[in-house]
Amino acid sequence: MLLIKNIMDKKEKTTTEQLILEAAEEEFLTKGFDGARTTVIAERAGVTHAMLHYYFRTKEQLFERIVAKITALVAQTVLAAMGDPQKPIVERIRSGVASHFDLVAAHPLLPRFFLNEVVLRPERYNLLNDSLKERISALFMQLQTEADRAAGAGEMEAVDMRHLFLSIVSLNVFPFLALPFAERLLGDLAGDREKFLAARKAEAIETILRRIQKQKP
Amino acid sequence: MLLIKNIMDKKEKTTTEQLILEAAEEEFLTKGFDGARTTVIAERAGVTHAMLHYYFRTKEQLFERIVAKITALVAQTVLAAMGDPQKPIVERIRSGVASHFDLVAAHPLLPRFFLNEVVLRPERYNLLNDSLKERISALFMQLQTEADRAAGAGEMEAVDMRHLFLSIVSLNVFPFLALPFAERLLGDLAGDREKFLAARKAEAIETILRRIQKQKP
DNA sequence: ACATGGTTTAACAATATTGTTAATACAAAT
DNA sequence: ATTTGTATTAACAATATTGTTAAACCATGT
Repeated sequence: MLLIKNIMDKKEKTTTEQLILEAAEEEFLTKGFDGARTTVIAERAGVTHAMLHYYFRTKEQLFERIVAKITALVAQTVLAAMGDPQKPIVERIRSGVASHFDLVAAHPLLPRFFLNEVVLRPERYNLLNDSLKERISALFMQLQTEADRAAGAGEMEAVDMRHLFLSIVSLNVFPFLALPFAERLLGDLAGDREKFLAARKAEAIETILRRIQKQKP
Repeated sequence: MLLIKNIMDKKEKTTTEQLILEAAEEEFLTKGFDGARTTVIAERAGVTHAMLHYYFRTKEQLFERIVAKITALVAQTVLAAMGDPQKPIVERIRSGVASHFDLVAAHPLLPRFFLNEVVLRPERYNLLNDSLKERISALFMQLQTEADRAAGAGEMEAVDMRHLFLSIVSLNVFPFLALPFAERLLGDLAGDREKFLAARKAEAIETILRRIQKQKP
């Protein structure tokens, strides 16, 4: 019976195919496409490297499976940076910075992978079709309108939301890219990882809030 | 006569060795160590790939020549971000942000290369010896003291200079990492590259200055 | 002219890396 | 029990990539 077989598959597949995918994610995430070796991935998965080709045919196809997963996660963090649409704009920005930071902190290897493997191969991974571009554009327009209204009402300073967005992502993402370096450069700063991350999060929030704060003069 | 020969060398060496170095810089900078191919480098330089090995023995040795150059440039931008020690602290920070941005803008490929090839290979490129670490630490301590004094005098808000420094670098560097992506995501924002860069520079300066601005209430 | 020494070439060697295939094991269905 | 199809293995193939070498080249100094 087919149903039974499928159920079996779903239970059993926790083995080879999954093992390869997990090993591949680890390897690709840390070493990139060029640096990763299919033989190493197979070793880490504890299977012969012929298995890898049996399940995924080529290195590229295996890689694309990983790219798809990572891309979905990145999209999540981007959306997070836009904040909760329910709240008023200033609070929306504050919550956006905070939750975006948390998401990046939960996946610190993502940024580098995404930058190297997706951003720099626009021809291969063109995940920005026109309809998506339009939706994003509309989203920014909506944000901008709301911000302009709030600025008119004296609730915040007038800002270009696209630049603000880029600043948020910069402040939240770059420290994770630089972390291995910063930890050696500023030993005590990063001495306690927990403390350092909490401080960075607070710093990003404070910096962005001050950026949109209405000037008193 | 040896002197004459050396002079000749310096004139002639604009050929093969230099050609290889230039091609290697281009390849390593855009593709990284793993992605670069010595054969391609040789082709680009217009020499046989045996020449590459003749002058640099191995791919690694050639690579290290490039790393040395890039590292020096990165050190420059880091120093630039510290601003002109002559000026008062607030102006020092403003000029630091500006000149750091300009340096990064002049070498937009550096950040990714440095992150991938140097930051992530601490064992191979340990360019942070203890004496350098101490000097940097002292530099930050000095900056902090000056900032604390200015804060006490009501000239600026009290801040952790190391965090401020990291924010400056984040705001200035990340946009260049994300540029290829941002250009497709926010077409009109990056429509005119010149305008976009000018706006980013102004945005970074404004953001940092507001961060250190004394609150009125 | 000749010797010297750095430069260049072309062909080769060695290895790494990806991908293929034929034979086999194994589990499920009929 | 036989068939069927997937999973697995081991050995091989093909190519890419780095690195080596012997011989030729060429400018310079003697």
